[in-house]
Amino acid sequence: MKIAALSAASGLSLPTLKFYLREGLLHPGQSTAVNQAEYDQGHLRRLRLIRALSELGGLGLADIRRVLAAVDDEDRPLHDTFGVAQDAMAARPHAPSPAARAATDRFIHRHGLRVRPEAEVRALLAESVDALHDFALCGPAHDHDAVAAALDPLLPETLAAADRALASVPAAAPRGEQLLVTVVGTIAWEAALLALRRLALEHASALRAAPPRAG
Amino acid sequence: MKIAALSAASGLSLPTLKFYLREGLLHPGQSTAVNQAEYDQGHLRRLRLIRALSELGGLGLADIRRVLAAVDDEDRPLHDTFGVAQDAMAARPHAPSPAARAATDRFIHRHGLRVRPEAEVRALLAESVDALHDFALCGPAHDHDAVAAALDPLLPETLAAADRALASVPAAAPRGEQLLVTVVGTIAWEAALLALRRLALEHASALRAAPPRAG
DNA sequence: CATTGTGGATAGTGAAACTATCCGCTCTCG
DNA sequence: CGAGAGCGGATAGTTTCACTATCCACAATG
Repeated sequence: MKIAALSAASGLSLPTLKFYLREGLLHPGQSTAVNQAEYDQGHLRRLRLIRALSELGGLGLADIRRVLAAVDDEDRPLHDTFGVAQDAMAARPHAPSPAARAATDRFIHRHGLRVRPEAEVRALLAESVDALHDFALCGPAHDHDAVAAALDPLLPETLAAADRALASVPAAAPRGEQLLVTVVGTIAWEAALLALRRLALEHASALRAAPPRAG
Repeated sequence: MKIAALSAASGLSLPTLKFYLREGLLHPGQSTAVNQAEYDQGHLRRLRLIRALSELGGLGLADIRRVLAAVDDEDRPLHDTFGVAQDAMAARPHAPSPAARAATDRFIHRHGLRVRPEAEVRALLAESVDALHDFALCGPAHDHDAVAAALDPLLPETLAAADRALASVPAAAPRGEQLLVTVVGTIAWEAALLALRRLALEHASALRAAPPRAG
């Protein structure tokens, strides 16, 4: 497969492919001459991964590069790599309030969750706790801990779902395959759950606005 | 409150406030002279809303403007406004495959969900169905409908949760308040649920990597 | 052997979200 | 009352991001 074929197969413009090659997001093809190279299914898979991270996950190219680097590092243990990928996926200019951050950390500790102290996801959760608190979305006159506590009833089912998700990854599959399933699975399922939730909200809102006539 | 005070209270730089005023995201203050104006708590609330939409929801200023316009249009029915806000929140360069789109539409019809035919959320869901399908994340050899069907068991609880969320909005509250709760609530809860899910994934991954010693 | 395609390099583009200056006026404080 | 800080309004500049366009010398192909 030459670059034009890769472009056609991936749906990405030829200049974009060259750009990704330059940036190191896509590894060079197998050289057949000084100015000719051959691309394969691996390149196509890589491109689908990049697009999924970009479009579905909303990641910038810099963060995508970090995810790819972690995925490519064969010596890295699986869990470790997943952590790096998670951090890259959460990378944003976070600025949760110290109070929200502390409440979040207490929430994690209280439930005995094994989450790295430096994991970005802590800031991610703290940010939303801040918003729920600031807009009094968990009822009025609550502190950050009370807001975090509102998440308590959701945790068991969320933990069970996460465990099921990881259990569905075939343990015998090669490392790259397992990572792809966990990393892309994370963002694809997230996107699906979000969309489902919004669907449900629109439906519920429609019902309230104009209830179906009984009978 | 003069603009410098508004800047201090909101944490946004003075040039940024001027920029928002220019862009019409923030309504002008009450003029007290040709070059003096007074700002109030309403401006502060508006700024918090803008920042929540931007940082938490990841919306661009153009989409934020659409949300604000819908919220500001007092004559618009509540459900209608929520639809506009939802569409703005989902606005991205979507390009789901026709197959995924069709499967999504069938999913919605099959469950009798009242979702506008033109609602952006359909494309949102279709996109994730595409990804789940492309990466065979619902098991191999399935078509788009089978992938969508994997969401079936999640729907009842999601619908119930959406109904609870809307039920928690005080019906007696003024329109602006109700909208704030639904719009900000939508994105803040989304962010919280996502973070919770990632927390659970990291925890589950850690358990698999190094199970706690029994005893 | 002419056309088309290719890898590699360099430079340019357009959108997005601010940021910096300037100006003439006004409020405030000594 | 007068100086200086602060203000609104306007114009222009900056940075980052993710591409996109050109150019080149050379290979592949009909």
